[in-house]
Amino acid sequence: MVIPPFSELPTSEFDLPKTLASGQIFHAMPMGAGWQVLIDRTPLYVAQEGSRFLVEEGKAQLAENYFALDHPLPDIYAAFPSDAFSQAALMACRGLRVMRQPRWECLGTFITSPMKQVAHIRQISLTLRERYGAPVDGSLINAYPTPAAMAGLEESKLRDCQLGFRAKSLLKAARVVADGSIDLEAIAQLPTEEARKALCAVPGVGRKVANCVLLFAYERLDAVPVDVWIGRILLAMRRRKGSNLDLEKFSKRRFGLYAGYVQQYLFHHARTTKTLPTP
DNA sequence: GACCAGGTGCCAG
DNA sequence: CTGGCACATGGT
Repeated sequence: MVIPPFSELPTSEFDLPKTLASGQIFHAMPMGAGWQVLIDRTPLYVAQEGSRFLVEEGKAQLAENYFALDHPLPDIYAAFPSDAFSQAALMACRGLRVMRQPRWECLGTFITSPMKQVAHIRQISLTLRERYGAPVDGSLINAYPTPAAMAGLEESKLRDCQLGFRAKSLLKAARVVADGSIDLEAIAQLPTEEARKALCAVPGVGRKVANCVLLFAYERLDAVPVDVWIGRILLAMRRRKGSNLDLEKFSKRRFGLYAGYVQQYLFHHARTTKTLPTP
């Protein structure tokens, strides 16, 4: 294992380990004192020592974009709700950033996410890369398999990657993307409501997964995926019953333009501490 | 050996 | 619109 030369990239309000552990991307590999990540077919070595963000030489711009170092965290923090739990999440997760992911990788991995723990989504993702992704020079891991690479597989091959009942969805999704009936780039031009509708037309994608993809791959920072964790949190904050859609609307009213950011902090804090808001 | 995990699709009322 | 159920797998 060869750690490439790196240099410091000035940052403020950035916590690399928390960002990588927060259930956005699932492939980062520990390497030396840092991690290697793969952005499409470009490997990137990153590390953090104290407040020093170390980035592989010549890839500063790539890292800035991938980790969204341009997001205005001070503005986002100013918009955080003032209740105790939200403030505790903010303190605990300060520096966590909502990254900009490649679209198909994000869509594919979240199609494999229903009823799975974060650690297992990672295992599935790594197995798919190992078996069906293209090798990349200088990278510990392969690229995420292209839609075309998956589209030609038998469903049983995907089931063999521990996908369970999600294999059928992922295969169908790969096929509609590969044959062009869904255009992931064109979706980026749509307003959020229409983009969500287009994503929900992909097999295996419901409102929750669509919102994850909108937030993590389409920069819709107000998109709020309501999973079991966020559902419990929002129920406790709202203090009355409601559907996931009700809770999503509630969070957008309460959290505003950066509701997806707030949601990500609440999610990571609740999941890592196993605590919920107290009434 | 229950119980739960970043849900979705389908069907009945 | 809402509620109920099947769907696979691994960790606690």
